[in-house]
Amino acid sequence: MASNRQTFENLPEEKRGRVLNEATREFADHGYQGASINRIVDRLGIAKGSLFKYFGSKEGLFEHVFSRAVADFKGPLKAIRDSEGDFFTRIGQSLLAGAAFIDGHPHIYAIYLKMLFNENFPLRERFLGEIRRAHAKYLGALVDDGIAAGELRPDIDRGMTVFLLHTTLDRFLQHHAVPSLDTGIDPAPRSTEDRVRAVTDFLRHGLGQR
Amino acid sequence: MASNRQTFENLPEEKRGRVLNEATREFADHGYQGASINRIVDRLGIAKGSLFKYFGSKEGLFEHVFSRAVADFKGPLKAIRDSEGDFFTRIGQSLLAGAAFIDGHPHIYAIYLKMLFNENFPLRERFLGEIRRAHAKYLGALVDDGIAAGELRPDIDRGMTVFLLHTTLDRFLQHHAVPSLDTGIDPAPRSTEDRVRAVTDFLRHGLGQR
DNA sequence: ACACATGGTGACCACCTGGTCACCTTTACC
DNA sequence: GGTAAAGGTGACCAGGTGGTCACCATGTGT
Repeated sequence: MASNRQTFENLPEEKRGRVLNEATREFADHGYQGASINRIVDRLGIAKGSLFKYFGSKEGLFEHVFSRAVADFKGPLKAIRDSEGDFFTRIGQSLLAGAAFIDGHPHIYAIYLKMLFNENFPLRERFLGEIRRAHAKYLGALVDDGIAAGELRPDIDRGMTVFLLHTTLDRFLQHHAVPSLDTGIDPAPRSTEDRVRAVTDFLRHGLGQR
Repeated sequence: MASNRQTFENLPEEKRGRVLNEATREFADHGYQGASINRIVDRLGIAKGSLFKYFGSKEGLFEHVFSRAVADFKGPLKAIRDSEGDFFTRIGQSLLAGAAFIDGHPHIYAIYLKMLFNENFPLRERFLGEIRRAHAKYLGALVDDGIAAGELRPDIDRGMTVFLLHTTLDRFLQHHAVPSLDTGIDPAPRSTEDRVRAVTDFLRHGLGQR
């Protein structure tokens, strides 16, 4: 059946939201393959035919859910890029903004992580490429500003610095979202703010002027 | 049906190896839910009943495959811990050993990454906990040696340092295994050795004595 | 020659999957 | 009231799933 997405757009906003939330949760909990259309419609209390009228297929549903999520991803970054503060302050703000996004959209971030390491998600390349480019552009701009302002060592390699920053921020967020990544050694679990401070201090030693 | 794992152990080694390889590949390619017993036995050219005689269930098969893999994980680490060289040299060796392990066992590492971010793998807590503890113990010992030898700043926090090291090494290996984590900016892709050098230099600035 | 154990087989089962579509209900307009 | 369009429905489908089990093949000991 051809999808008729207009039908979905015509729905009352409350119902649209419920449908998307329930679908997002299902994909987050079970991945793409494991997600069950039957469970979604059961929880929603609507007929299966309706979902297929809206989105045409399972893949169409996923595409709708995740492309909305990608748009949400990009929002908070822009605000920080335009904000004041030195390089390391803005990195700290980025960490906090990322953590806040995860806390506010845990299901979406869970889907993102599953997609990162699962080759058989549909549209994987398109979505990951989009996110990756946005992230790299964002960090590259921060690094350029930091160098221009003399806050970073002048001898650092821009590409490698972006890679290391990306590494550190991404893993910080993975840790925030999936605590089982804990080392299991640290006896005093820290607050998010404490961890942000430790990470930025570490980067300051590694990258900053002295 | 009760599993009869002895039957599997009695098999000629060549057949045992083929079965485990094919099963590992299937789990790596499709995750736990997506893996298909039918595909495995088709590729092996054996009857489905045989597999169930060996392992009793899909979960039993997975348990056998991955517990063998966990044992392999731990091997290379021990060799480095007992090796000579200063702290940062040993960290560099760890990175290379990890990269070599991934190159030699790409399917196993793929399963590990999927399990990290997928809650509905069976036995997830048990396996991840085991790996995590081994890793933390290993890094903790390296840090202790580094402090004792005066190679690390004396004011660093052991727990946080282990976390940061774990962060950096783990992400380095994720990048090695899944190149789509690339920032997409760096125009000159580096060799593994070059990246190891860049990472250890970075850590030296952040953690080392000056 | 017979018995017994061991490994191997594949048709079969109940269940679930994504997807279809002929039909019903509701709303809106004349 | 009549009509047409849009939204909503759920029994049904073909195909795949993990799992079962009665039966077969082979070898070994007596």
